[in-house]
Amino acid sequence: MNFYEKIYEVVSSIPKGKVATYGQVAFMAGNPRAFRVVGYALHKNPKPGIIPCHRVVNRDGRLAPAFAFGGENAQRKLLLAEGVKFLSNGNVDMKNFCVGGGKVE
DNA sequence: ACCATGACTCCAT
DNA sequence: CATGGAGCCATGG
Repeated sequence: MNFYEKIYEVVSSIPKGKVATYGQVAFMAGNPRAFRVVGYALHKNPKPGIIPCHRVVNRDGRLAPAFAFGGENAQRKLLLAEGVKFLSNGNVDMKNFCVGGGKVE
């Protein structure tokens, strides 16, 4: 579906060293309420290696509970490699790494 | 077209 | 603060 394509495109468009929430991706995809579909699309991940799913986190900036790359640990490592820092609680530093600076526009 | 599912999110308890 | 239930959207059977 074009929607999925859009999602992949948006996710692939996430700048390195930054992360985006499902809601953010959904919004950029054209449907601010399709965050569910975003997760669904990424879950299927028809284009492994092309879609940096590790840059997509939930609203809390926390990693997906069922990450498929090898565990949340792997995602954390990937993000750290991108330059993304994590908080003591294990959440991504959305305030400085979430697309848009984590500000609600 | 309807029902069921899902890496989500929000509200209530 | 943690858990549970309901809402919303697109896809698949």
